[in-house]
Amino acid sequence: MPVVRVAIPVPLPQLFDYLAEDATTADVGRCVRVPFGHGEKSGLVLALPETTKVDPARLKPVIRIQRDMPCLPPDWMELVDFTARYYHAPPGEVVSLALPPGLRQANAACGGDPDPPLTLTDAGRAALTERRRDSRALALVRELAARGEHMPPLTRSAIRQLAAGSATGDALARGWLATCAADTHERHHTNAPPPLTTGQADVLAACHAAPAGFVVWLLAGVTGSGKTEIYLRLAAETLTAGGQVLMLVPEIALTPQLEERVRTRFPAARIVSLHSELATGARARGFRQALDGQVDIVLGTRLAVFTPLPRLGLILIDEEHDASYKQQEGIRYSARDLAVWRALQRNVPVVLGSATPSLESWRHAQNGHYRLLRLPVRALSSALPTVRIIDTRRCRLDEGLSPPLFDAIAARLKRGEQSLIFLNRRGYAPVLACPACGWVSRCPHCSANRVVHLADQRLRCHHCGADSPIPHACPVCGNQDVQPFGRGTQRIETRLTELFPTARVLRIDRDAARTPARRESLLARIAAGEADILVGTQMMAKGHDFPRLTLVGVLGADASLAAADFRAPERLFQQLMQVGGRAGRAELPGEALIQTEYPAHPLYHCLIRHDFDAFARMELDQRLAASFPPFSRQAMLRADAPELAAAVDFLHRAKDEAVPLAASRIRLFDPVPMRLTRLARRERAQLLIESDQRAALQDFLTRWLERIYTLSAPRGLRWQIDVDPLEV
DNA sequence: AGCACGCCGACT
DNA sequence: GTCGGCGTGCTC
Repeated sequence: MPVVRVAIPVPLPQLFDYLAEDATTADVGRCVRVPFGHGEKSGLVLALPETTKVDPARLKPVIRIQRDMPCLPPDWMELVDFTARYYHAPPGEVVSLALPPGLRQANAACGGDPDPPLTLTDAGRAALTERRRDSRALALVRELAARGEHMPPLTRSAIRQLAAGSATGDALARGWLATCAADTHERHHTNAPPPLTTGQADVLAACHAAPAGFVVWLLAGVTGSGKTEIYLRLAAETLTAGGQVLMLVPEIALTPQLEERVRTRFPAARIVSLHSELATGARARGFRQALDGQVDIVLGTRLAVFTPLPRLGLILIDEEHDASYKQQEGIRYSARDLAVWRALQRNVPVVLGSATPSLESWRHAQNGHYRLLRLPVRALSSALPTVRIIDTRRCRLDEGLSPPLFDAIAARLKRGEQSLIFLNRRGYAPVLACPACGWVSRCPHCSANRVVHLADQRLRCHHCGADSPIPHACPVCGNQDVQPFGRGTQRIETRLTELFPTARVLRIDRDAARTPARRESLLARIAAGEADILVGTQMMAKGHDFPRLTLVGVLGADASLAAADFRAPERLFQQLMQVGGRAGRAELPGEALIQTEYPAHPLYHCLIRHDFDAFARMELDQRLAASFPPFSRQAMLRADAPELAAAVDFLHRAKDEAVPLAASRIRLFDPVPMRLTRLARRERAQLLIESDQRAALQDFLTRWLERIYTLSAPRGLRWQIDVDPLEV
């Protein structure tokens, strides 16, 4: 009887064989329901092996093979297999990561055109001439009729974006609109693109000059240089050739704007956006439609890298340096790196875009593995912002604000321009402390302080979320004079409203923009010019154009320089370039003021000159000297348990297993507690492994993990491996 | 991960 | 006497 080899979502490295009477090779890539342990589970058939090592008496029959769904294609299975091997993750867990939850349950999501083109029906046209009460639906029909008959039909999503678009469903229900068969060539209808700058034209010419097939382009373009236009032009060419485009963006919050821009350019293309905030139904539907080849463009966050795309022709990775491409829990994959692998596998080009490429990608471009494309000039003829460094040791600060920054804000107010004060610290103050006895607002569950949130009168841990009311007296000695120390965005916001009483101050951080709707309304208010001074964190740094914003002030930049992580300067440089890039994007020249206690730090010299190359050279020299990535490869074994000793002990035993396996190419470090040792009541420790050769490291990890699985772990201990860790 | 089996302490 | 603590082992 045939045997199927199944990946089951359990944290075990092996696959499981089952008997399946009627199984054929056509069932490879299908979901199955199988008995497992004492219950049942859903899995995926990975192969039909000729032989099995399992005692035939122990083989159980499958319960059901899900045949209503098309098979996952071989290239998708290879991607899953590669992910499992490269990240040393259990194959079943990779499947459950890559496959939307609904599909794994083996209840097939229906296919069908996700975004059909719609046209006016005769009934719709008749409704216009009939005497009837005006309605939203009728207004929509009028709007469509006004477009003229000879335009290509719009897709449902494009119609929804019209003024009366919300009545699309209504008009469909009344029979005024109906789906129509779209010609394939209409799918590629592209709205008139804006003219190219010479820089953009050069970049496109370079792309065209390259032979078809796999190539990694590293598109290094300063903020505002028009990288998105390059993406859209290349996408248009791929669509015309009948290919599918996979476009990855770092954050969910950035997808709606980009999605709108893509839809406007390609009104007839079938676009699916995939991210983790999507309801499971919508995610499964998008996945299924992509699998059926009914999608032209997939736009999404890192998990979208697992979308099956039978006609894949181009992969675009925006802001390739962004840390959110690396999953930071569970299977710690890098969507950017998997995307490059996928491009190689499918022999298609991939574009990695960034103003500040990761040093890994930059190094690849330097040694010719990637091809460098540059957009050195801003598209809208505006110059890059002037960067000034303010030495905070030499001036008196008012709640963290230096006199030059104060003057600069005042000048913007006078001119009716906007300022942004950037501070990567939410809340009012990072800690509440008692000067009398030294009590500080520690989090009971983490090795961190709880942050003072004055607005809602709470002390809150930003790591685990634990919160309590702000005490009015010291809980230890009863001293009435407990004080907030340090500054967060709320405190800066408060001080700015005092210093500039006529200014409209708006704070944008995760607290102020908790829901997408609130976030959108804040952004709309800024765009409408309803704010003079913005106070914001990280989330302000990305992707928004505010034409009247001409000043960016950065507070507390040094905090990240003090961090021990060798990537800290890289992250700081990227962040400062990005936030500085917010200033002066239209006709108004921009200025960035950076307050620091280390004005002589070479990082700032590079920043003043917008000299990424010099910064990268300097950083890479240091990495080479210390043989850090990209000059070496790393992996991290992490363990967490209720007791630190248990985690450290496990890592010591793991290291003991490693020593006889480690060749001279492998460097094993000692287990150490993690920087944030205690997190949400769990104590964490880690063990770093390094090698100059990727293959040697991979080989070592394979043999080592085999032995780690045999190690007995005490109850409550969890461990995981992180290949190419971002934080060490 | 789940889940059962199994062997020792304080309770109706 | 047993309910339940979690150590250990297994899942085709």
